[in-house]
Amino acid sequence: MSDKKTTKNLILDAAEKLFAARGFYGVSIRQITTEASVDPALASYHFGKKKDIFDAVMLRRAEILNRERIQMLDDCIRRAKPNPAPLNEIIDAFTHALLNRSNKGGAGWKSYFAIIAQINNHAELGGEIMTQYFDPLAKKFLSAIHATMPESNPEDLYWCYHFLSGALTLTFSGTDRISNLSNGLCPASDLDAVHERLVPFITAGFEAFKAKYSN
Amino acid sequence: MSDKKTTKNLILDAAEKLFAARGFYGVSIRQITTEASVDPALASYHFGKKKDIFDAVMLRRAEILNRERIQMLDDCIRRAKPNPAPLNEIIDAFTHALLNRSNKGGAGWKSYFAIIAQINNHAELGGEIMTQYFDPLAKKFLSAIHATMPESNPEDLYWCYHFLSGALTLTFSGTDRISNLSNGLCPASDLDAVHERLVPFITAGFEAFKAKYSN
DNA sequence: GTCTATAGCTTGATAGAC
DNA sequence: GTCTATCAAGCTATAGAC
Repeated sequence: MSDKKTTKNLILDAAEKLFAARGFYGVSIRQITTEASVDPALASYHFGKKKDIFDAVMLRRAEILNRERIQMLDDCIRRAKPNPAPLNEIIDAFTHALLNRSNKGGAGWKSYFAIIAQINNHAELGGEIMTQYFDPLAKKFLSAIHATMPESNPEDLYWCYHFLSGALTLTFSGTDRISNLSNGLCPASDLDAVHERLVPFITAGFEAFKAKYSN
Repeated sequence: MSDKKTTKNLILDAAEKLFAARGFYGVSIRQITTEASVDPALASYHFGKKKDIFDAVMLRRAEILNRERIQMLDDCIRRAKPNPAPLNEIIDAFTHALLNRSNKGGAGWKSYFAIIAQINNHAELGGEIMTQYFDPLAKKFLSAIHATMPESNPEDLYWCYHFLSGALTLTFSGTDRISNLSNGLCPASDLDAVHERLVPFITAGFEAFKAKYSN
């Protein structure tokens, strides 16, 4: 995202980094502008309120991601025609762009996903922002999943999606808990290891509900 | 936790409620003492720094929970002897006390779990606090899981545990995203619905790695 | 677009009377 | 244990010169 080092981008980059580390309320405008080596007044000039900086940080990468993810979903649906897309490919389309960017996209992307992880689990900020940016996409994926598991209870599928969302976002959080817990065997930063395991884990979880409520 | 309405407890109850809603940095000491209808100076007198209030909030329920969860784990291990405990019972022992308290324990417990969800996904607070309070227990559960899936790759099991942790804590977060997404079909507050589905979902996820790396 | 200066407020924390 | 009073520091946000 370091396209051009305009003042706006310098502020957004600094804000992204600091919000990721300490959360929305843990960062002041002055810390952001200091980190960006920019005058404090410029934050208000370019963005307005602090919340507007936060929204701008969220927005600039959301569009890129959503485009990639919808593309992957459409591709796997097209490949499978006239059958429904296989479940594991749908899950992969949902997660691939995220894990890949977090892994190889550079520090800015890593910070971005750490913020996503925080707000997804935050009572106040979570509902509003995630709904705004990611719900349309979530609905597309859920309808693809329903198409490939038509006999399943929709309620089950929503909850499974919820578990997927939680497992995925914790992976982005940037906490080293899994590293400590495994005595270094599983570094939290090893997103290739996650990628390899998340898709089969989640796919198997969904499949446990293939026809559970037919009895 | 409203054992006795001492000043200390009033402060802890208020802090718990506010931290759950807005996070550690989103709440001031004065907001806490106002909510508690108590003089601002008493927070310092009883606890010291703001972080000490937070630690006290975390600590008072952690012990109760961990005792219950270890008890359930030991019970299901004993019942299964001389065989290893079944996987689904281990997962249930891990999650039951949490979901049950969150569901039926009252507003204080609900707030407590919302805080857990936040810090579990928070880069700065997450590693330290979760490690401190919950890692010994996590290790006990992982070793029980390993005993029932001895042929599995330990790395796989750690990552599966990580996915479990994410799915579980998002459930506690108190965001209404799943309610909105499902047009009210799945209220986020319906923890019975979660309980029913989380255990089979996670169990199936783990079982996908029963012998994956034998090929 | 950028900077200085500042208004007006809230913060965490404490000293000292009761 | 509780309260009043207060400090120094930091905060958001803006007005106005350049």
